[in-house]
Amino acid sequence: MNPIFDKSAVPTRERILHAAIKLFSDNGYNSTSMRDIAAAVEIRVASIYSHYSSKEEILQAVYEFFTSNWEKACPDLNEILRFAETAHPYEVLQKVEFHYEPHIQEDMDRIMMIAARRIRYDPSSAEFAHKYVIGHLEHTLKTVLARLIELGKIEPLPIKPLTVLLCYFSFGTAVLNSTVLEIGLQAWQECMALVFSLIKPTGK
Amino acid sequence: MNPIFDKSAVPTRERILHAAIKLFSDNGYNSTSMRDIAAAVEIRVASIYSHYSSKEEILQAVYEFFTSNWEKACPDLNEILRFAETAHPYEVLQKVEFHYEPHIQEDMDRIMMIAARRIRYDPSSAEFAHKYVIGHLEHTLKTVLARLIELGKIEPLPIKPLTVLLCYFSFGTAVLNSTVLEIGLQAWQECMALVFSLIKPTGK
DNA sequence: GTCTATACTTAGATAGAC
DNA sequence: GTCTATCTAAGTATAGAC
Repeated sequence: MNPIFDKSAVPTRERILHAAIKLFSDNGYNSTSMRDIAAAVEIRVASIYSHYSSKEEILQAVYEFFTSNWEKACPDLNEILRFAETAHPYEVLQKVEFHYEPHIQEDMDRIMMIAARRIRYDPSSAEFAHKYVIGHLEHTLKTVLARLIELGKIEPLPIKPLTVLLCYFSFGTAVLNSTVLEIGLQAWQECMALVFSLIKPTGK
Repeated sequence: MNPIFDKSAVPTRERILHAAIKLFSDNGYNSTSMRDIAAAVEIRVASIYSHYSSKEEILQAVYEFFTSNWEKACPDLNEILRFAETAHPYEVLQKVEFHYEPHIQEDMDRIMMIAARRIRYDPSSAEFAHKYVIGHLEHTLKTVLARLIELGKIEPLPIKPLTVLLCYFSFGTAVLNSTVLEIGLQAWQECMALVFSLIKPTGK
């Protein structure tokens, strides 16, 4: 039996966590009640408090779950910069984006959404989103593009606007997708290709 | 005295409406209570119910306020298409975006944010956002670009990805700005210029 | 650790005096 | 139209039995 669906095999604390990720991302943190979480896990509300002291603590645990997996998967910037010296610019840019092991990818995407939507309501969510969702991409992209230009591997281009454009697009798709906007993987890749077509390798 | 700040000069119904626009956009619809609105307008909660029968009805009035102003300001697509036959492509594209009279611009931006954030929680907000915020831009842009290519005034380009990119960027900035992302008018214009640099006039 | 029962708080909404 | 007072529902959280 798949351990994810075998109720007895997964500790209640984890089952609460994953139910919260799904409910918070689908319905929003404020609109998700402890009753909803309890119902999803098939326990009583009071039992949740044996594992987490408050709803807020569940949210923090969700962010910690993200952070821990993020740190495992995040590529080292210095490594990318060294790679930039020898590899083709497009290969270098591919390294800037990174993905998680398939079985946690969905949870990670959902957590980004949760944080993104709570930005205005809760400072810890804002800090989280700023650091992991936006800040990292912005900084990495800026640094890598500057280095590629410095190495003469791509033609000079306006770094700031390109970075901002990509951040808004990435974040926008993370937050808004499956709402009024629906973007499939293929359309998303076509958009990315379009933006990347602004980056012109010199052939060096 | 500025009539906006002269309590007695503005009908209570309107003061409730504008307080709601500000509070819903700053703190979210769910996190704004009737008590908050009453406090902002400096009346008692019960008095609000003399003007609106429910909190939901206030939200609908907010959307009606938007729709009414939108219909006054929205340029006619056929007019843009005729304009495309004689004008420079960049002038044509400038007409696709439109702005409101300065004193309502801020309210209109705020209402877009309110709707965007409620998309997943409330079908009427989703429908509203889809129609006025996304659908219109997407359709207009697609039609105008296709026409410009047909007229041979710009070089062929992938219309769908460009449209999607611009929609996500526009909507992303509307929804996410002043959160983890901060984009000033200048940076926004630089981004738009970057995207528009993908559109190459043929010189005809 | 999980349960039942319940305390406490805040929200939306209404009744009826003025 | 605005007020005071109050109702009802729903949410978070706790106490204490098992």
